[in-house]
Amino acid sequence: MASVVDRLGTFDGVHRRNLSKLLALAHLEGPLSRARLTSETGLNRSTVAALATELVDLGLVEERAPDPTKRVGRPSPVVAVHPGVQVIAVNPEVDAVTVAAVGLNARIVVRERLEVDHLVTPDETAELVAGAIARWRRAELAGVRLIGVGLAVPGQVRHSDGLVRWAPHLEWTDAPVRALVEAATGLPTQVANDATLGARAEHLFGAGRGVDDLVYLNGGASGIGGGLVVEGRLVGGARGYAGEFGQNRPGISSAGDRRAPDGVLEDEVSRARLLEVVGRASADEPTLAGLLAASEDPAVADELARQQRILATALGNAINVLNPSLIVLGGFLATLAEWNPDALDAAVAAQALPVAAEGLEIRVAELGENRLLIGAAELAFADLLADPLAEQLVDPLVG
Amino acid sequence: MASVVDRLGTFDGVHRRNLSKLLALAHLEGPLSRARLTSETGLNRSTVAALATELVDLGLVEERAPDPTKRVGRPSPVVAVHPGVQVIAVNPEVDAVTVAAVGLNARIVVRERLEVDHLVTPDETAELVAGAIARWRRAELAGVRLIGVGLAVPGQVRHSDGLVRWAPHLEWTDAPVRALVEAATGLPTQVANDATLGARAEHLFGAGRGVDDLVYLNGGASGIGGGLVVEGRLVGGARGYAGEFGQNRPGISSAGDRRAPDGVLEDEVSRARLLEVVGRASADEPTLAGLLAASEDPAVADELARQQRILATALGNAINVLNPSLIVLGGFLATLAEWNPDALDAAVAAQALPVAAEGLEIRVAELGENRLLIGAAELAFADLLADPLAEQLVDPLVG
DNA sequence: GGGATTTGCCGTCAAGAGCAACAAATACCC
DNA sequence: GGGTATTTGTTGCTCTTGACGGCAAATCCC
Repeated sequence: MASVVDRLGTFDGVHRRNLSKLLALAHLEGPLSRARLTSETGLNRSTVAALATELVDLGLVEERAPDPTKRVGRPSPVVAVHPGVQVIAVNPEVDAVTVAAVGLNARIVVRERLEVDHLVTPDETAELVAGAIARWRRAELAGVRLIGVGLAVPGQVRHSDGLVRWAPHLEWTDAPVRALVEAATGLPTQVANDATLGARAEHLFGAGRGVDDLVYLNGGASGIGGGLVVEGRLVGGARGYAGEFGQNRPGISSAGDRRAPDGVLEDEVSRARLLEVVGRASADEPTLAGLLAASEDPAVADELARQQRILATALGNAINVLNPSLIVLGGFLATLAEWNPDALDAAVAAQALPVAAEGLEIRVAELGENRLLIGAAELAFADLLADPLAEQLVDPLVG
Repeated sequence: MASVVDRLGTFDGVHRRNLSKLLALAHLEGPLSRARLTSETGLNRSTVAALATELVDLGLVEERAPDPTKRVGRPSPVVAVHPGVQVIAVNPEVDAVTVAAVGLNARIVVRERLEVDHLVTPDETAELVAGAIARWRRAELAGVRLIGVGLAVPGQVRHSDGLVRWAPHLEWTDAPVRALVEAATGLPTQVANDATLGARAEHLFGAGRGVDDLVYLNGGASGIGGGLVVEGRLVGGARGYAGEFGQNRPGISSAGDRRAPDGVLEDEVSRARLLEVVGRASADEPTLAGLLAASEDPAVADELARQQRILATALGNAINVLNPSLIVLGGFLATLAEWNPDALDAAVAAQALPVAAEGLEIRVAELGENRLLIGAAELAFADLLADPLAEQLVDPLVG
């Protein structure tokens, strides 16, 4: 695969990079005028015009009549991504596989939650995805150009080949998910960890928009995962396993704060313990947040404060090492943070090196239940966005 | 011919990038043939020829007669960086300021340790540097082209303006070191944290050569600092404070392992505690290593094992989050690791997520006492290497 | 010494971004 | 409502600079 980077030295590489820049802008910022594209890219008017028409010819963007604006001067046509360019986003969970078609405009076109009454296997997942595509092809996706498939898997995924090394709750071990889905769908497929993709989504479209250095932590029923963005780039690490905050061991200064013998973050800061303290077997996130906020039981406040303290230490460690400008918390960690934001801020400030915490913001994730699908779609779009010309070689036709 | 094209094609700097690539190769790999440059860059023969002669004209590289090789075919001239292109590297410490001139070939040309009998101030540092340059100008540096100054400061340095926010041992607070040194020397100056620059040096020329994802930790007399390289790039974070591992709080599972009330890594894993356990007030690193290795006192082994355990947890946390392929340990952490590498490996493997630790290597830093100077020099060379043409606007005074 | 091989050198080509002049479309002022 | 200013698309041209190909040079091997 000839990546753009390989050819950066050539003019061809420049051209491709410019195409990529334009497409990415239209993708991330939504429809924008050609005039804004020129100022945003720093390229010449005529260059942008040529590039835009090239993208139109490639079927990747559309040019519309200018939006009515109140400004002087000739109105500039609006460039928007082509709505027919889409990917399939997949999120297998213990009780269901969610499949969606997502447009290049990051909008979800179709979304279906396919419930299963047993633990889904990798093969079943591939079949479910292929089945959904086949069904949608006859209606919602008629005439749509599918670029690829992206999967958000709750487990550790090897970046190089999309092998799911271990997904404890799905009970998948060394599952060749990428190959299976590619075989079943005929579409180029990418697989990654769900929390990492959540970080990607929040970075591009959520609470982390425009922030170049951030840490994202998500609290799920099964544990804590996350991702990091450094200099605007999502960090995968050597093999793609980066972001596993849940298995970290943060310092616990007071012995009374320790609950789990091993002191792993996700055993100490856990949704199950919150449910337990309010005496519920299960609850969705808003319900849990409501219960926690309404409770006057001191044990509830104690537990929340304890979890905040430990989370603060884990965050402090990350802040010292990465010096991010933003921390985004999702899932029950958002609930935990919002229960008493000031206390969390103070605890983090106390646990991190003062200069590293300067100007740091802690925010709650913005994207809702579609976060993982958006992230998975982004993964599937990545190649196209990086090099809009490369995709033309592949013929993405599926019955 | 081939005079510098001042009319910089407002083009996307393909040309500049290619010049940069060539110069960086010559800088990092040492002298290499033009033929190797072509294969390494993927550029055309004629293109490389043009670029190389341009770099020669810029006075940045030299072309020599071909090295005698035993291979068939016309021999290719050797391209080597110009020995007269140098920077000044500076490392202020509590009892001395080390100043050196470092060539673009990463060789140290002159090096002087300027002892001081009191805590050196930022102003004094600038004066000492300027004085050294003035002295050297008359001999070692006659005719040398100085590109800039790089400082490795043991403290937290704000990336944007080179302000030393806090250097506890030097007792500097908000010291405008960059401005002071620039004023005193007339040379463009860069400042960064010493451990971060150590990471840079080890990454480019030491134990981390060719590794794209690594974590570097250095144990000094005063604490533990470090740096991280992600996708081949040194991570600074939002403001440049990244890498402060020493202030992290790792989990300490056994209460008996805790020594410091606050549980900060550098209070638990500390050179002072090692010196104490062998009953010495001070010792240089080889001496300390010898004493530790020779001791049969069980208390020594206990302390070493304890520090290894805690270090392993801190490393495990970093591994889970960053999934590096290499960890480089310097200073007394190297001593600690080498005392029993297998035990450390095992402890790290036990503390990190198995997949994240797969294929992980733990190595000892390779560069010796010149590490910080090399790193500081690299910092000073960075702008030139990134864009060899930009530097031409500045006329660095000579003689 | 001849053939093979590799590489430098030079002239030519061409991709593609920049540029400038002109035209078009709007707002604003009178 | 018409003239002017302003912004931006369009078009044809220039120019930089990397690629290409033929030829010469320098080496090794037989």
